[in-house]
Amino acid sequence: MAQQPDTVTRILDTAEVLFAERGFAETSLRNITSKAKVNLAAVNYHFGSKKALIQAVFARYLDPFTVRFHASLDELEADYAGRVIPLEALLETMARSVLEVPAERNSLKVFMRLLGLAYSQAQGHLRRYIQEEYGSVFTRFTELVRLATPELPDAERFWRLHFMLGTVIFTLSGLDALRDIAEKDYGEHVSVRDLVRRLRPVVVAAMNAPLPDPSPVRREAS
Amino acid sequence: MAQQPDTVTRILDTAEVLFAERGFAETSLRNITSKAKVNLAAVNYHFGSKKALIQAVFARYLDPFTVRFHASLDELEADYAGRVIPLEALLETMARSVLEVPAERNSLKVFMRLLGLAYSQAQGHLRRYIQEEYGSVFTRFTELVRLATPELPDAERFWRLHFMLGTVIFTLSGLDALRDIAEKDYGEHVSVRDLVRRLRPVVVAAMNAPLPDPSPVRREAS
DNA sequence: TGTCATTGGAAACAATTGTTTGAATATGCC
DNA sequence: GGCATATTCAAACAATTGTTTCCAATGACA
Repeated sequence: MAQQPDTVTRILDTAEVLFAERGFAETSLRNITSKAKVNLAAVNYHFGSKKALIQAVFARYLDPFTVRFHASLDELEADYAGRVIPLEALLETMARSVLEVPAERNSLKVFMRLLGLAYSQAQGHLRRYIQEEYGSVFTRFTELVRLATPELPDAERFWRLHFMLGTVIFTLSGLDALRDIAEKDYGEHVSVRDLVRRLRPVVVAAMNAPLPDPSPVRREAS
Repeated sequence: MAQQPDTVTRILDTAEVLFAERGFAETSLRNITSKAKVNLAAVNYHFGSKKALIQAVFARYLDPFTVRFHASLDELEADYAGRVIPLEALLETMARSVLEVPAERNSLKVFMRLLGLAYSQAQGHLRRYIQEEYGSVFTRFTELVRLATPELPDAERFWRLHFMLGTVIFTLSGLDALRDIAEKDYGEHVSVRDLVRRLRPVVVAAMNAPLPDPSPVRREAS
């Protein structure tokens, strides 16, 4: 019989699933500890508080992600040896990095749900934590995107990147619900890789869309 | 001195703001009633339960929205008199309907935040309620989109519509945070209308993106 | 004016929350 | 073995939650 993982791991494994399913506020420590078969006090003993547990759940995904993503960007920059990295390659690399990390634990869905929650749930401490802890890798990425899309005004690129962030997080974090509808309506089962395949041309087209009409000039300015 | 709106209205006005700011579970009835200056029991008296209050908050936005959106689609169909309505016109109409409704209460932000929460928060009852109560108008809209984009496979259109739903909800519901960043980085203040202007070409380009590569064939199928 | 249904309000309810305590147990090290 | 440290455990804690109860105030209608 396989040995049970230690208490800390059991808590994290259970917590991430419950958090992803129902959100942070809706998941009680008793929920977690009873399902993980550990004592209630174990959470506060090992993590200190519920907040700290939430951050630890994120760290277990984001730490390996940032390491890999940085490494992949290093490779990419080496490959292109100073030349501009095309947008498609950047997006491809990001997608690969996102897909790789949770593959070890077979829980991309959880990963994406957590990202979605980090944005939508109140939990101000979480956004701050993520920004401070993992902001640098995103800064690096957006700078590379800037070089790849020199014709885009800075503000326009900023917004389009966030548009696409919304697309991806929204879709993948609500995947279960959407998959149910899609399966009912079109019969076909949709895998995550399938979805990423469908996302690629959409994201590229969105980033390369023509510029919007200039904002209308105020009346008083003639 | 202007007469205070009645209890029911005060509760709804306060609840929608607090819900939008912090989510449903994180907003207690005491939070709402104290800020609205009504008695705690008033919520259960007038609405029956917290769940019912949440649904009532949504109904106050979605009821007028569906009415207007149906009406706008009626006009549009009349204008085109049986001919196919182009995608741009459909998107334009939808955007206009969304913008019109909360303009009365000057709270598009709240409307969008609520929509975002409806998707991301657990609250299974909410999704079910919205689907049952307001599903028909979306069915009508997607059917018109189908006619406007005959070259798209059904599944592909389904997914792209949800991609764009994600873009819009994610962007507009996280608007405050994003606006802060954008203003800090680019100095310019961004209005909602500005954002809609920027969204238009992106959404159109995304819907018209080339089809993805066909999904790779499984090994055993030669 | 008196009656009755509606609304407002203070208090209490039972349940659940995150956290802490202090003793019991296990573990590692000399 | 024996000590010290680390972990587990049951119990209790104080705070907060949604909901209910019971009574007072209100206002419409006869």
